Amino acid sequence: MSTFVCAHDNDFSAIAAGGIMGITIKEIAELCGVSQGTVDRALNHRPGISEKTKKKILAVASERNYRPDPVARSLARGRTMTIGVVLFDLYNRSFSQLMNAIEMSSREAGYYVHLMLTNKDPDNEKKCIEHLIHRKVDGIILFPINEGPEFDQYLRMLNIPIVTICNKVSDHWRYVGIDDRQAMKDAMDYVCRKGYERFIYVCPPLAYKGRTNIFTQEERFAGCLQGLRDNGITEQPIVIDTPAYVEALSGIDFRSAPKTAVVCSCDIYALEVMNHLKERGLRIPEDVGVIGFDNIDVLKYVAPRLTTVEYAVEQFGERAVRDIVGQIETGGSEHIPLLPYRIIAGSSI
Amino acid sequence: MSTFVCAHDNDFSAIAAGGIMGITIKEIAELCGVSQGTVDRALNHRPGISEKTKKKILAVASERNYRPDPVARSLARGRTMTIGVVLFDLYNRSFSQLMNAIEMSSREAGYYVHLMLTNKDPDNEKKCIEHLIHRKVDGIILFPINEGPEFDQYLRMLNIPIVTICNKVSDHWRYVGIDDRQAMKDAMDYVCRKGYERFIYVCPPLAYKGRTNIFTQEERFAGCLQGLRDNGITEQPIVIDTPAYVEALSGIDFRSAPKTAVVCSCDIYALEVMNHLKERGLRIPEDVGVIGFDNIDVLKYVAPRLTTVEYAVEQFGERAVRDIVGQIETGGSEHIPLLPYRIIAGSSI
DNA sequence: ATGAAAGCGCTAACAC
DNA sequence: GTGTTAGCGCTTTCAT
Repeated sequence: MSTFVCAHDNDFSAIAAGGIMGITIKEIAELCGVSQGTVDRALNHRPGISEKTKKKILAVASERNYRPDPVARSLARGRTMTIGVVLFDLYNRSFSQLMNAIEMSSREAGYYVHLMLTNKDPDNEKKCIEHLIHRKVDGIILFPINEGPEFDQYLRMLNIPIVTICNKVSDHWRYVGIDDRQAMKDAMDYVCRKGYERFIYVCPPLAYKGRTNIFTQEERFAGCLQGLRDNGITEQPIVIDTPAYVEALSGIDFRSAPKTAVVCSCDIYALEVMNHLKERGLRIPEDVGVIGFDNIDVLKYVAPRLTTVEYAVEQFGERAVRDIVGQIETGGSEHIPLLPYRIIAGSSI
Repeated sequence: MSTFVCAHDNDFSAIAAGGIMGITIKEIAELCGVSQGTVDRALNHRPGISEKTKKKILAVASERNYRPDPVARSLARGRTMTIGVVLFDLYNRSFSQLMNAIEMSSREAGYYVHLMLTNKDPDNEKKCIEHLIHRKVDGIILFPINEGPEFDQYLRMLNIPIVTICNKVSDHWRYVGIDDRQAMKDAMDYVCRKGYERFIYVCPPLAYKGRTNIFTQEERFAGCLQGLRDNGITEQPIVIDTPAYVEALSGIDFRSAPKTAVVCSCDIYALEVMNHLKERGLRIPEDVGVIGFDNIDVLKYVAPRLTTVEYAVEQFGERAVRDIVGQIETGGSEHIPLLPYRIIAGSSI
């Protein structure tokens, strides 16, 4: 896998110098009076060639700015030096940062990135994956929205390196993420120390389970329940998991009720919730507390500062790329530890 | 360009049905007892084939779920059905939406997307472009950060369809965007109607001109000046175009000064400015007005509601894709009208 | 150590 | 109409 002009190579003067079309192996062979095979041996540092001819070939190649044709190489090798990335969209603030990190890390590793968006459609996710495989990407970084043993089986059948990110399919696949359950539990510990008595949990529809992969959401929810239990709260939280969560919230009284904490499974929800509460003239955190999750970067412009859980989503991208490249190149894959997180104490709860 | 199983085709049951490796033209030829050439004629609806054999071949192909190998096809055709996208990063809120739209539109048009991020490094931009060309993308959607006749010449030399977006290189290239100058002028008209007397303009370093493409920023600035002139303001605005604009702003007095409007060339700046002003205990808009540009989606969580200029960045993506596909497939390219925008009246000014 | 040749899967020019 | 053949540019096997 080492070419004299390898994919990591950053010399692109080829175009500036000799026009767009580069020189081919065949031409080098002619120039050097050797066969294509020999040129290949030199270029790819394969054994069975004398130092002398190798040097000569390398010199000519370098001088004429030879760069292997990726398409031809892909056809011959059956590999493309590309990584497929399947996300559901780029709207979520974290995803764009994630994608940014993936692109950067991939390029550093000599890979290109094919991005495909599923739009949260489970069938579309499969199509995207198959598209990528058909295009012969060498590996796939997948934020799965399908779930279950059936999907797990489906992925195995594909027989291609995969790393899952932000959502787990099964332990069979490497997973990049944080310990969402523990993180949410820690967050609840934090909230409970503040003396809240009533809890509302806002999250995406948990009933999607079975149809859509909501692993991370389940983990967070479980962490919430666990946290409450650990803190001696016996009453179950009010769970609002409808897309119309704002409307649902509007039916709830906060003034003449026990001090309430609205626990949101992600910051976007928390922001919407805060907007709603503010509209109602409720003071945060005096009348009602709010906590989010993700620490998206726009929080710094919002008052009051939202208390939330932070983790480095860029690291997700880096780890995912590192792992997928490992799988591709060495066939192996080390266990990926769950990444760190921490509570960001704002003033919203 | 029309294959019986074309790129627009959404049937991917190939994998589910017959395993990952599909059937090849050669195999179809054998199955049908014809030559590869004939199969090709059938598959690609080329003339010179009888209806009967064509039907038969198509039947077999469909039955065996034939799908042309993109890599092989790319090598033979010299085209890849991919579009390269060069942006500087995905951090700016608008860019991720832009990228989202580009991905969606491309797929609809049967193209894949290769994303490359330049990180605002002009040299890197060239490398990215050359990388993409070397990978034989069929066209490039470019948010240029280089500028000037030299770069223009460079792009011409590449001899590949290009559409510029958000930043203009020269009239030689199709450009997708709004009339930033007029938009900012309109915004100034709006501001001036509110009776402001002193103006501060906050934007990225205008001195980058010459090194970096700041076309859009220049347009906005020009629009600002024009707007002030048109409204009878003779005094020049205070221009703050240092990356340390917040610090620069901190040295300016607002209470005992004529009523001031801080005009920001983009929303992110405006948000930072508002944060700063709030920290100083200044009331917006009573003590000082602020206006932004872009209408990024997070504004709705920020109080007071920022007055800004809105445009549909998704449309940018769609238009860019439509144009680049046009250039690729028909060689032609229609003039792209500047896209619409409008002032969003918030309560920050 | 080097060359020759086949092959990756599809396309396209030319012959019958 | 259909078959044949020669690529596209690189890799790889098998002789020499």
